[in-house]
Amino acid sequence: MKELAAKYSAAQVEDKWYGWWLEKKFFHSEPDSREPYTIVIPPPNVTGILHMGHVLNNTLNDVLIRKARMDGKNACWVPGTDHASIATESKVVAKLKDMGISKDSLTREQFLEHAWQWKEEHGGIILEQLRKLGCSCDWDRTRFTMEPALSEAVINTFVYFYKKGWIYKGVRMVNWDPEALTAVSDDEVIHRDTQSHFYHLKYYIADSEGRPTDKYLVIATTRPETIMADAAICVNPADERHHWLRGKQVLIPLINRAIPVIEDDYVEMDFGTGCLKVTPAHDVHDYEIGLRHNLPVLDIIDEHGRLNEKARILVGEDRFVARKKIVKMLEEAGNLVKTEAYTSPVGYSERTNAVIEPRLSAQWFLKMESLAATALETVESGRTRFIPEKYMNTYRHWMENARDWCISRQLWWGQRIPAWYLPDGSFVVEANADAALKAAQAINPDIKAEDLRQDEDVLDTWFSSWLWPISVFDPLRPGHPEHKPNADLAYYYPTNDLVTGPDIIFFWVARMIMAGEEFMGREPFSNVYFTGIVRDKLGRKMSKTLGNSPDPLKLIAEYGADAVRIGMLLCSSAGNDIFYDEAQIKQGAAFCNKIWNSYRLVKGFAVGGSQSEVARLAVKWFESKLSQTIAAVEDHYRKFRISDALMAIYKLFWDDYCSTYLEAVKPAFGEPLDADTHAATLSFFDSLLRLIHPVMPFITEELWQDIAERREGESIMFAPTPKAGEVDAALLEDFALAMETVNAVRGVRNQRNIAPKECLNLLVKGSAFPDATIPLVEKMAACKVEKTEAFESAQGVGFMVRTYEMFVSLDGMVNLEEELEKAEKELEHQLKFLAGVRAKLSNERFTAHAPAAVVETERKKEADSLSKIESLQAKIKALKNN
RNA sequence: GGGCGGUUAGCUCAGCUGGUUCAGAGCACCUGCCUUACAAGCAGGGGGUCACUGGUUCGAAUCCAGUACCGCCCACCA
Repeated sequence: MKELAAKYSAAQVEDKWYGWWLEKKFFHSEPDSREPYTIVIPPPNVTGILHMGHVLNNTLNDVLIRKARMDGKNACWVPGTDHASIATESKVVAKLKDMGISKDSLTREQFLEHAWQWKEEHGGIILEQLRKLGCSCDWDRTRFTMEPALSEAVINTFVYFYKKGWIYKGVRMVNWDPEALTAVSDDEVIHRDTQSHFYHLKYYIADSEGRPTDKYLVIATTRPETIMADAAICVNPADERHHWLRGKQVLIPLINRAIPVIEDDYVEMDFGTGCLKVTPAHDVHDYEIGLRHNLPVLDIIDEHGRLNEKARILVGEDRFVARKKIVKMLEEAGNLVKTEAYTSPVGYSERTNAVIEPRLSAQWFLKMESLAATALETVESGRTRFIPEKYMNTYRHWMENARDWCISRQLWWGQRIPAWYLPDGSFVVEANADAALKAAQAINPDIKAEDLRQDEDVLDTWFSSWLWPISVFDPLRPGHPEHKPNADLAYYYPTNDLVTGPDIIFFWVARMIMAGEEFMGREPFSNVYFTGIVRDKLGRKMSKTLGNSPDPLKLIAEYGADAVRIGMLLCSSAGNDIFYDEAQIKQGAAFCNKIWNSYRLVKGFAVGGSQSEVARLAVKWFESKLSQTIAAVEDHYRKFRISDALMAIYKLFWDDYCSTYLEAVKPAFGEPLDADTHAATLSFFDSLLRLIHPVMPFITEELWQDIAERREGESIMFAPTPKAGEVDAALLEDFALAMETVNAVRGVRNQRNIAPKECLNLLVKGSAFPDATIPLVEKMAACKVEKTEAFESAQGVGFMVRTYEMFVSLDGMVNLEEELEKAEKELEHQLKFLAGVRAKLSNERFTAHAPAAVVETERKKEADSLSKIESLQAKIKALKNN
């Protein structure tokens, strides 16, 4: 780099270095004697594209991994993608639909061919995008949850749990998504309060022949379209209002099917009419009542959410259309007593937003009780730590109430359930068809391969991603506890940190802990850092429909990846939602430019001459300041306060290094800088670059390569994190006092519009003012300092810096009236302050109870205040005499 | 309905086990500067009854209780 441009342009720099890092395989990790530091990426959906949430998450991951690498650890960040069963399948279905092909018309094999093709075309785009962001993933280790080895791991796991007796198949009421045509787990259902209606319907009592009488009862329902599936009317046995109904049969309106009146505690007497229609096929609670009372189950809604022929009326109508129509029919038939507006929680599918239909079907479940108990202990014992800690409560609550996990999905894209059915309907569970055949033949020797039929369902995506921290290293291990972990797994597991959103704490985090404990006997990661959700600056969630989600790649193209990374981190204090504002990224870009330009200055220094006192002081001061900040930054990192770490570095660079240090050592125009200071200045710059590198990898590599001769293949990526040295607290104190003085003088200058070049005379009263800092004050404030015991003339501006009275002489430029007024105001304030302190000190209970140190500071306050008052009074007197 | 968390400057947030002259930071804002690294900059400045009400204490932004509002999680009274 010969000439440095006045402005930093990120685009070329970033591509250049990323390409070089890749070429040198700097991101690749193999087990060795160093301490490992491991992160597995939260695998994005294979067909996903980068959004701001990914940017935040992966920036944090990259900061952690780069930091660890510079700390001398063997850093390994395993990237990869998730096959995302429902999401991907629905995308493929949509694409086929565009092509005029319906999924129904395809065989499973044909469909999967399309799906794989789609995956080949669109898969992994997001991984390419992560490179633009600067992520230092070990790309050679890229994994996909549905690649053969990982799929095998999933199947083995299923077989393992089945043989352990923890996986069972059962007919249960599940959450059915009529759009995706699959069951979804409880966690994939979002309940939202929804406006609907409460329909009060008359059910006439039947006589002994089953004919309607003129007596009736009234039930209240939100789902009148399901009345044809009613199996009973239920009342609370304690409800005397309904005792007359005991033993009676009532007739379902419109179809006049007779059903019994039963009694069950479940019914709330004071809700609705106290009469509940029981529809076992279409409501979870009703199903349970049905089981208790042995009621028949009549399923009148098909997989698409339409009424089937068992409904007898409105056959083929969608459930919501049917609802409208049947209300009208009921009204006409005189069964509708009244309609009330009613708001109740309704379950929606997280994926398709379709209203979930409780549906009875055969599904596979994994028992959660033992797994959840173990996983709870992992976190409670602190072996896995949650940051922020508040998520422990949520976690505990869920773990203590975990219900069995519905792991089957009625989809094709995913790992197919390894259960094979015999012609008699029984089944065997084995890892593959051959083993299944053997197992089947053990039951019935006549069975041939073609007699076996594999289960049509696939497994929930999370049933594969919960193995991720294990399977990315050694896919053989899950399901085979006897398999000795391979070298990678033994070395990299458990991983160190996991960065993810709190929205998948149950889906993924909890289950990884379960799998980790089950298959490895220990936690999969030490820390889980939960980020917030990225929102726009109005606080709205980013979404496609709102169009408030910027394209990260455009931002990177415009501002540079470093700027985007900084921008995201600046607004992301741990555990809070992130309010994204492009202004933050602009701030990041400004910071890049600041670094760039400071380097132009540093690089441009000519070397020569001897070290000035100011320079010597500044060098010593910055050494301490740097050490102090490094210690603070390390502490922030330990606590995962990444934005605080960044801010500390930001201020160190901008305020301390640029505004203070460089201004202090900067020689007069045309003069050289002495060799010692020059060396120190470069060395500081080098330390600063290393400190910032994890956050801003590109610009730091660019400048680090230029600041000194580097060996072939040497990168800042492996340069050690600067270590904190000694901190000279007294020096920092003195320097701070000096800079406050400078600040005050500059203030005087500013107020009176005195040119920066014009040298002022500064009188400082008090011999204790540190002499060593005087040259600094003189240079930085462009003044001549004189220590004195008393001020003779009042021609100028007086002020206090801490306990020092100071005075800038300004002949003829001062309004004495104003000065007097100011001094009197200050005196008044000081007197009040003193009174407060004295009130405290004269309070015996205070002096008796408060620790000595606290009392001591109060005494100091009193003394300081007294001396200030004395000075002020003298000043006022002088002003008045003038 | 149950649980958890929050309320500090215009905005986003720090403020650890009560006590350094404690009310802070960044951004935004105001004033003055094209000063020979940087106007994506430099120098300076204003701004808050720490949600409200009580309590504990010599002393409360900090601890306790209640109130109001906000957010999140869990939960299908049909």
